Amino acid sequence: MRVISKSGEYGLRALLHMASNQDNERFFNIREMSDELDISFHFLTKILQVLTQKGILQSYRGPNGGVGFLKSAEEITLAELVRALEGDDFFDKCLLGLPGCGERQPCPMHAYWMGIRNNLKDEFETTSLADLGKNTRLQHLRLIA
Amino acid sequence: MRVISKSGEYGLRALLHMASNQDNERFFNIREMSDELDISFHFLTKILQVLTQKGILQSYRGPNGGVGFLKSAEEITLAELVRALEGDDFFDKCLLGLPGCGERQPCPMHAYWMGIRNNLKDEFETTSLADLGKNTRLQHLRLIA
DNA sequence: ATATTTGCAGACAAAATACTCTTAATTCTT
DNA sequence: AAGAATTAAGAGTATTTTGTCTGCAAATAT
Ligand code: SF4
Ligand code: SF4
Repeated sequence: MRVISKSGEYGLRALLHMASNQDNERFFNIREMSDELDISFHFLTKILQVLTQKGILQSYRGPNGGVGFLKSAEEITLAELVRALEGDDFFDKCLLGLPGCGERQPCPMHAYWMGIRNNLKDEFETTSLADLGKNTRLQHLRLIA
Repeated sequence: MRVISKSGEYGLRALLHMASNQDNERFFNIREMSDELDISFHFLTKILQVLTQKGILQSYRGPNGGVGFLKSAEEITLAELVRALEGDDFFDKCLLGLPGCGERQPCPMHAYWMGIRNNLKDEFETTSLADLGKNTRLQHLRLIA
């Protein structure tokens, strides 16, 4: 079950790492994060670039540069992150993956899927990045072999 | 959002089609289904082969051959179909896609994901193929351009 | 028996996704 | 001003998923 693509996963892990280690205003060095989280540096860089372009992060080049939040983790919803990482239509697409259909001519699964989808959407909309971090004391975002 | 892979989607659409058109014991011709549902014949064939191998369908070769159910649509759960189509570990994997972690060293999202996952699993376990068909009168499994 | 219809199996091709590398632009340090 | 550190951008490669093709095996019909 790949609700979230690999790159989306990496993005979320990085953001969660940042939210968990937020010792004030500092920028997070991407190289350090990629080492820490065992993600390819260049790949992570590209993913975070997108988040910067979408206005979720800000970036700074040069020595001690890095990426940082623009809003506080409390103000960032999981839904907006997922939309940024996976595409704006994330919650609009059929969960089955079928394009272009809806209420007008629903397939036998439609009512069923809509229920599941709306639940998921509601949960994502009402969950902040900060909320996610509260669920555990461990900041275990690395892979566990 | 690709909860279910393309091939899984094709498999489900075919099964739903079969469940909806079950005029007694007959076998469904794969070519007819692939035409009807706009799925590549060979690809669909391969997907249904797997379902046959996993004991969800039975097949018959030769003239008027095809594939058919072994159990009634009421007895087939969505969960077992998804497990057959997407892999037995479908409900065990991290929704995020991370391998090999669990309660022992949960990441900040763990509790959150487990809740969503268990809900989904429960729904899938208690929903039969027949239930899915009941959700609408239209048997609209084709793409809607 | 032989030919026809069907599913089975595996090799092959194309497309999407994931990952790597090289170069440029920006900021800091001295 | 020069050089080092760091992200940005985009080309290039690898892997996975999706889809196609070709021939074989089983069942039927004549
Ligand atoms: S009608 Fe069926 S295929 Fe279309 S959006 Fe609804 S669930 Fe998806
Ligand atoms: S700890 Fe995090 S990464 Fe691991 S299974 Fe739970 S949610 Fe997934």
